[in-house]
Amino acid sequence: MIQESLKKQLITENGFNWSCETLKYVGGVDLSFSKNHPSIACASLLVLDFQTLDVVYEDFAIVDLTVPYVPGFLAFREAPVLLELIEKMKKSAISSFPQVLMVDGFGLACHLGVLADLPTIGIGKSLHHVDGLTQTRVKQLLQANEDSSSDIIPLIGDSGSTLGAAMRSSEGSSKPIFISVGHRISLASAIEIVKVSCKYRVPEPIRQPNADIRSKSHLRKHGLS
DNA sequence: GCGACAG
DNA sequence: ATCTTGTCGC
Repeated sequence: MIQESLKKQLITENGFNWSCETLKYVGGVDLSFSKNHPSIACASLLVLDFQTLDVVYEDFAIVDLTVPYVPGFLAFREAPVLLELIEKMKKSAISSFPQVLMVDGFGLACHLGVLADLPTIGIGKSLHHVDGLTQTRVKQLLQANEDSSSDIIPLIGDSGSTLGAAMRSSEGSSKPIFISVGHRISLASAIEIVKVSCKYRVPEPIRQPNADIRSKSHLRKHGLS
């Protein structure tokens, strides 16, 4: 199976020579779907200056997706076009090529990280039910941890492995975000980077593409939308 | 009681 | 993904 083959190549420890202090460019990828035509999407890759959270690079691609969305197999639908955008930027030798990439979805982050050979962090706005993880279980853990110092709890599956962490990025928010172990990065480092890049609930590298594409497609709603 | 499940 | 509902801030 392709997923198992890729899993063997997954590295869950830091494989980079920079630290949070020297991290300069953090990327984000996302797909935004057309309301009218469900198979048409705008894929985006953008890069933020980690210190200022300003967007320093952006690229888009309009695609017609033929692979359907199947829970657990998101990467087969979304990874190809995202990989294209990454390769294109890499080929262009643009100086702001990201040192780490944020990706929507747990498995997609791992999948894309291995294929692009890039450190990736998975960001989830909702929980992917896998390995015995449930919404209620996470809620209970966060509830129990409410008085404690940390707003971050590890997500440990039935298999005993740590798949990521749930983090309440805004005070009092009942909806946490989910940070997954990606590729070539440790969960601890991933959490640090996400914390710093959170202006709102969703970290900027993931939030910005949505806002940007919105305006872009709104601007060109005459042609495609 | 129904439906649960990244995007 | 998108939609809906609820809460809060403008």
